[in-house]
Amino acid sequence: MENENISKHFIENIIDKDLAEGVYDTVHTRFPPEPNGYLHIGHAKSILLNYGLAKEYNGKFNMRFDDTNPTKEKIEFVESIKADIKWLGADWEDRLFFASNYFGDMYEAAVKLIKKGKAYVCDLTAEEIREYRGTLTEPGKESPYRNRSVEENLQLFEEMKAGKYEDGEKVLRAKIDMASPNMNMRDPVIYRVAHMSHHNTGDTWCIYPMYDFAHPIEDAIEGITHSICTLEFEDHRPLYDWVVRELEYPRPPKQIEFAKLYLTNVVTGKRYIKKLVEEGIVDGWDDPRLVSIAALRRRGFTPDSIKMFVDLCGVSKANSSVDYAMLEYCIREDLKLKAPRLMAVLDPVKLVIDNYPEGQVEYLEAPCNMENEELGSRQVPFGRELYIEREDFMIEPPKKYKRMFVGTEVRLMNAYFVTCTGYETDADGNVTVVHCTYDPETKGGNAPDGRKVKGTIHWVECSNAGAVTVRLYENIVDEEKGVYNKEDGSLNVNPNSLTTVTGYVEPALMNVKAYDSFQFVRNGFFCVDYKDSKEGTPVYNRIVSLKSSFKLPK
RNA sequence: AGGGCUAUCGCCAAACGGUAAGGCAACGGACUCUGACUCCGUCAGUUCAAGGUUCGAAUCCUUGUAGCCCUGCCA
Repeated sequence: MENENISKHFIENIIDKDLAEGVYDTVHTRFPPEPNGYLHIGHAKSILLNYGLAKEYNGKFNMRFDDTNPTKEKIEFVESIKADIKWLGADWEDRLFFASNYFGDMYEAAVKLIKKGKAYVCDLTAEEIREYRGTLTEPGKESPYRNRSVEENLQLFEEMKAGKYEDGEKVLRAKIDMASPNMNMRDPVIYRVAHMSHHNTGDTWCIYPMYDFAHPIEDAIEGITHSICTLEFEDHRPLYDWVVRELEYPRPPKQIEFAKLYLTNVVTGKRYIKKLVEEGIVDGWDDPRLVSIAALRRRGFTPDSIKMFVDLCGVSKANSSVDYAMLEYCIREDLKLKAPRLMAVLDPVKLVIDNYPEGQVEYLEAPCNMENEELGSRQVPFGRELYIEREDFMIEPPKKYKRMFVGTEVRLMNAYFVTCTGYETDADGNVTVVHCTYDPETKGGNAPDGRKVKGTIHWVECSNAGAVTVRLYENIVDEEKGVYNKEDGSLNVNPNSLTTVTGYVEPALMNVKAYDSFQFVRNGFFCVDYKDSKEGTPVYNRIVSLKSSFKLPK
């Protein structure tokens, strides 16, 4: 899986330098989600980056839930996040942590700051704090409570912890600089009162630390060396550094920021996904058109393909949007040799071989993947009546058309050469049946006299064909209108983003399990849907279509 | 008295003062029991712009321009 072509990114350069200069003698990373939702492909980048770095440098990777705000978090999300990360293959071994398990340490840390005169209890209301903070262009002014004595602060903070105050009545603030051009340094709130039950600590606490105070402590406690996060935290780094410095941690962790991953033609905004789900436009948060980890898994993407994708995207500090075609390339590349290549007809028209004995069915051996013998072979039934793809026959073929039209010979894949002799149409002129004759000498797909055919088409024998539901997907974003309609707040989705058809498949495609992946010859890669498939009646999701350099004229 | 970050091909992205990697996409051609795959070939006379320093600049300096982030008791 490792691709030597991929050059080092700036984070690796920083780590190399740190190691060379002895700033750290090991590498320890972490993935710290808040359990307030499901993971998507953007998180996959962060997970695989952190895990990959730890592996690369023989270091360690921690899993940590950043659960410092009980108002937003749920235990269900903890389980789904763990499952998604495991599926991706990032192994935290025995290092699964919860920020909430450090609440005691954080409380002690706050007391330490108070004793150093670096933190104070503030009675200002939320609105007042906002007013005192100033604006982007004007400095803030100091809180009237800023110069309380250490003793008073200690007592007040103790009382906050003891539950003496209502939510919002008092907060603990870091004493830094109300005139800083960086808003985060204008005496940020580091502890708030919230009388609320926490999913992990229950009612033990009624005060909870803020992210900016808690996160550096979590990292320091776990011995994290490189704390990797996204760009919007860049302005928080001075505060991160302030916290670890004032708390006097030896070898404090270092925060490094990188740009989030954006993908074209998909919905990435949490707000919009939520709306799509709530309005029933998509089938839940794992709808195969979305890019949550669960949706990608359900659609049939493999962990390897996602790993390849994030590797190919690279890591930088430039905001960018990666072409969805890159993800498609990765799954094609990954499944190319792994998935059996079997025959399925999604838009059928009947082909009758007039010189083939009526009622006869023979079984032909066909390799499952020409390029990978390890996948073995299977027996495919063949008979007088077959289904072929509607686009594989034309009454009036355009130039360079290599498939069936009257008078020409083509190969039925893995079977015989057939010569098209005629066709039938309905009252509207639509082709209903195509007729041909076969050459028994060409069994297996080769002519003893060495003659060649221009084209090869796939087929399914009618009497043994299985009918399956096949879902075809296109980009969910409406290319012309975009996703969001600013006029009335509605959401646009590409009306063709989901098409459901009934496909005829060879018997081997009927007895399959959820998550089995196949290449349907010329139709793309498909995966059995874990949710909607039932015993003996699979539902297939198209993961990705094949590239095509031949377009049928309209 | 605003601050921080970013800018290299249609899309990602290397290059760390020594003469613009690579991948995706696209386009030619060869091959083919999938019009796929594979293979060969093409694809930045110059790095947001303008000046400057230097033997030499995408890299350093100056001045602009554009985009993103920051005024939660969210993370």
